[in-house]
Amino acid sequence: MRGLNPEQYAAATHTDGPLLVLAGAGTGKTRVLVHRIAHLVECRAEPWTVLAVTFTKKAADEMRHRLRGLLGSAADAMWIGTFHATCARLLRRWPERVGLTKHFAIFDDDDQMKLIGRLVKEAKIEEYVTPRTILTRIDRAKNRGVDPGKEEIGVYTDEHVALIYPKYQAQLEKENAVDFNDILLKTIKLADDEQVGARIRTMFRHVLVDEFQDTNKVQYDLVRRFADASRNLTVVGDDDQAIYGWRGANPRNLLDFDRDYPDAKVVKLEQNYRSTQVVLDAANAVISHNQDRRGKSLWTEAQGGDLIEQFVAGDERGEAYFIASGIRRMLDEGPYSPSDFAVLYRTNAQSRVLEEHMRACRVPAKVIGAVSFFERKEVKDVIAYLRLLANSASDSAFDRIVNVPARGIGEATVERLRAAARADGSSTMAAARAAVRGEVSGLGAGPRKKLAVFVDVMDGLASVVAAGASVAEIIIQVVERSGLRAKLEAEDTEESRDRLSNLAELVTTASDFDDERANGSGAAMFGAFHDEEVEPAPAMAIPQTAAPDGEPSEADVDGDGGAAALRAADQEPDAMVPATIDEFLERIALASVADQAAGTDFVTLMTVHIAKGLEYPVVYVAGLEDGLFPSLREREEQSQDAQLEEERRLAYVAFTRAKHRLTLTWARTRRVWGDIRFQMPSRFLDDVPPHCLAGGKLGSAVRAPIPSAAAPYGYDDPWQDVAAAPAYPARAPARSGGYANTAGATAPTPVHVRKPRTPAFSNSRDEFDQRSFDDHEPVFDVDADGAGAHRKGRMGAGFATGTRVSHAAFGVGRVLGNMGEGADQKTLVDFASVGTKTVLSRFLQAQS
DNA sequence: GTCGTCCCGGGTTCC
DNA sequence: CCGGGACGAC
Repeated sequence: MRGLNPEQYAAATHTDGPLLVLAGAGTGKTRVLVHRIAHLVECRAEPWTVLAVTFTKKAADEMRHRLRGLLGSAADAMWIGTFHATCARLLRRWPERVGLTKHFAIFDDDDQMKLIGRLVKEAKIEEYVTPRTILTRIDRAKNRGVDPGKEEIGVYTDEHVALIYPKYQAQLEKENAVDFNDILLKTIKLADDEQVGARIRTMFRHVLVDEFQDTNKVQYDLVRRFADASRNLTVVGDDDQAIYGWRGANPRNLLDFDRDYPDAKVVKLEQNYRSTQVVLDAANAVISHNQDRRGKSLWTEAQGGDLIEQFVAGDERGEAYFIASGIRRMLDEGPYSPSDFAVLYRTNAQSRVLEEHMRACRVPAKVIGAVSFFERKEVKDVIAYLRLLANSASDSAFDRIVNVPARGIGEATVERLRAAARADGSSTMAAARAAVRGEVSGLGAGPRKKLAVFVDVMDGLASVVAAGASVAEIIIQVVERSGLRAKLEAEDTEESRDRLSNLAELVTTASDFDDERANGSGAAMFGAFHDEEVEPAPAMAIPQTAAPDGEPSEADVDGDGGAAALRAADQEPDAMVPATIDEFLERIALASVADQAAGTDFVTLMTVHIAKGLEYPVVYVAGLEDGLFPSLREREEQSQDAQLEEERRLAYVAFTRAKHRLTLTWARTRRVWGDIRFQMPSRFLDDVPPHCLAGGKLGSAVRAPIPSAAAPYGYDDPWQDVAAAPAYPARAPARSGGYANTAGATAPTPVHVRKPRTPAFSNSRDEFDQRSFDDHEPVFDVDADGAGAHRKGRMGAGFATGTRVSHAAFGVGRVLGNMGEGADQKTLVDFASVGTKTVLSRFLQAQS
C-alpha cells in the first residue's frame, strides 16, 4: 500500500459494501484497483471469490500482470476477465440452461451481416433496407435488453426488423450460436435461472468493474447480479471518458450509481500523475464545455511543461509528413525511442497515409486496429473450416467454405442442400453428406462428385482432429487438405504470398495457444501470462482438472468456488471434439484490436478509442477538423448535443494520453473516398487556452456550421477559403501548411512517398515458428495418403544444407540451416512460395 | 459454374 | 479510393 495518496488509499482499503471511484485521467485508477484487490486478498477474501471485470483483454492482462507483482501466483487464482470472456465461460459451464450446447459458436459482425443479408434477400425486402440497418437496430435493442422484434421506434415497431429478427435468432439457435450481445443476455438469463442462478449470484464476494462509464444497461444488470449477494461492488470510472455511447454505454450507470446504492462510498481521484499542467489545462478547457458531467478537475504537481504545438497542413499528406518527420527528428536528436510516441486519430481511414509517411521517413510504426488480423479473408476461411469441424451444424461456416477454394460447388447446389436441410430440420453439412449418398433429389452426378470431394476433405480433417492433433497441426492440415495452399501458391502474386504468410501467422497464434494450454489450466484463456500451473492454497479445494472419470465433482465447485468453477467449465472431455478447438475459436472471436500488442519498438498509430487507458510521453493528435473530429454525422439514437459532448470527451481522452508533449494537427484539405474536402479547424482547437499553445492562437476564426444538404461541406463556398490557403496544385507532400505557427517545422527536404524496397524495420517475428507442440507423436500419418504424412523417428538429425524439403503448408524449399535439437529442432528453409522461414524440423520431409 | 469487368457504396468509433 | 456484388462471356 506504499505510495498511495489519501484518496487512493481510502479507495483501496475500503472495507465492505458498494464503492464508487470517480477517477480522472491519469489519476492512478488501475493502480488503485490493483491495490484494492491485493488488499482484499490479504485481509478480507479468498482470492477465488474475487471477480474483476474489464472491457478489453488487454486491460485484464495488465491488471493481472500488476497483481502478480503484488501477490505472486495468488493472482492466478482470482478471476480477471472481460465481460464477454467471463460470460462465455459461464455459458460453457451451464450451456443447456439457456438452450445451447457446450460447443456453441460466437457470431462476429461478419457472420451476422452475412446471415441477415441472406434473410433480407429471402424476404425480398432488399430494396427497402440494408442488412447493416437491420443489424444496427438488433444490436441497439439488445444492448438495452429489449426484444429487437418488438422495439418501438416512435410509435410503431420497425416492420423489417420485426420480420427479420425472429428468423435471425432462430438460425443462431439452430446453429448453436450466439452473437456478442447474446453472450451477455444469456448470462443474465443464467443468473436468473432457478437451478444455477443462485450459484452464479453467490460465486463472488467481491466484484470490481473497471471503466464503468462504458457499461451498457445489460452489462450493469449483469454486474448487479454478480454482486447480488455480497453487495461488495466496486466500480471505477470517469464520466469524462465515456466514449462508447454509440454502442449503448450509459454513463448514467456511473453518475447515478449512488442512487442505486445509496450506501455507496464515493471517492474522487483528482490528482493526475501523468501529464504536465499545460496538457491538463488544454484537456480541462475542452471538457469544461460539457454540461452533463459530474464535475471534477484534475490537477498535477508537474507545473508548466512544453507548450502544445499546433500545425495546419495543406492536406492529409502534408500533415502526415509533418508528423513523421517530426518524430524522425526527435528520434535522431533526442533521448526518445519509438515506443515513446503515439499518433492518434478519429477514424481508421486516416491511418493509411500516416503509415505510409512513417515508412518513408524510416520511422518504425505500427497501426493498431484497422483490418484486424482475424478479419482477413483467408484467416476467416480457415477459421470457418475449424468451426465446421467443431460444429457440423454451423451453416454459416459451411456457406463460407463449401466452395473455398473453388471446387465447382455453386449457389444452385448449395440452395438445393439448404432446401433439403430445411425439409428434415438438419444442417447443410448433413444435407451435403446425404447428397453424396444420393439422397437429395435434383442433384446430378456432377455436383454430387464435387460435394463428395468436399465431404472427403472434411472427413479427413475430422480424423486429424480425432487423432488428437493440436490446433496448430489442425490448421496446417486445413490449409493443406482444403487446397488453399495449393491455390495460393499457384497464384504466386504478392497478394497470395501475403495471404500465405497470414496463414502462417495464424499457425503461430495457434501454436502459442497450444503451448499455453499445454502448461496451463483453463485459466489460460484469461490470464495473460499464464506460465505456470495455478497454485491452490493448501487448504482450498480448487478443482484444477477434471476428476479421472472426466466429471468435475459438483461438490468441489459448489459454493464459494467462483473462479475455480469457471475454470472447470472447459475441463470436461468430449467424445468427438476436443474443447481446445472451441476454446481457440472463442479466443479469436473475443480478441479485440486493443489486444494487439503495442510493440516496444514502434510508434503506435491508433484511433482515440483504442488509446483510452494508455499513455505516451509524446502524443500527436491528427485530423482536428470540424466534421472529422468532432465527427458531425447524424445518428438516429443520439441528439446532436449529446453527440458533440461525446466527441468532446473523445478529445479529452486524446489530449490526456500525453505525458509531456502534445501536438495537434489538422489539414485544410483532405481526400475522403477519392474526393477532396475542404476542412475547417476543429472547434476543440478553439477551446485550447492560448497560454498553452506555442505561437498563440491558430487562425481559426471561421466556424463551420453543421453540414447540411445545402452546404454539404458545412459552409457555403469552399473555394472562398481556399483562396486564402497556399496554392495547391501539385499534391506533393506539403512543406508546411501555410499558417506560420509551425514551430519546429523546418523546411523538410522533399521526400517522395513511395514504398521502400526494404522496410526500415522488419516485422521480424518468425512467422512460422511453431515452437513446442505437445510432446506426443505427430499425428499426420492418420491416413495413408495424408499429404502431411510424417515420418516418425527422424528427429534430431536435421537436414543437410541444400536438401530439398517439403512442408505441408509451404510446399517445397531448400534447407539453409538447422538449429536446436530434439522435438524443438528447427530448420531454416528457403521456400519457393513464401521465402525464408524457420520451421520445426519435424514438419519437414526430405524430397528425393 | 467460373472468371473477368463494371458499378456502387462505404455506419467512425468495438466486444 | 477500395472491395464486394451484379452481370455478362466462356
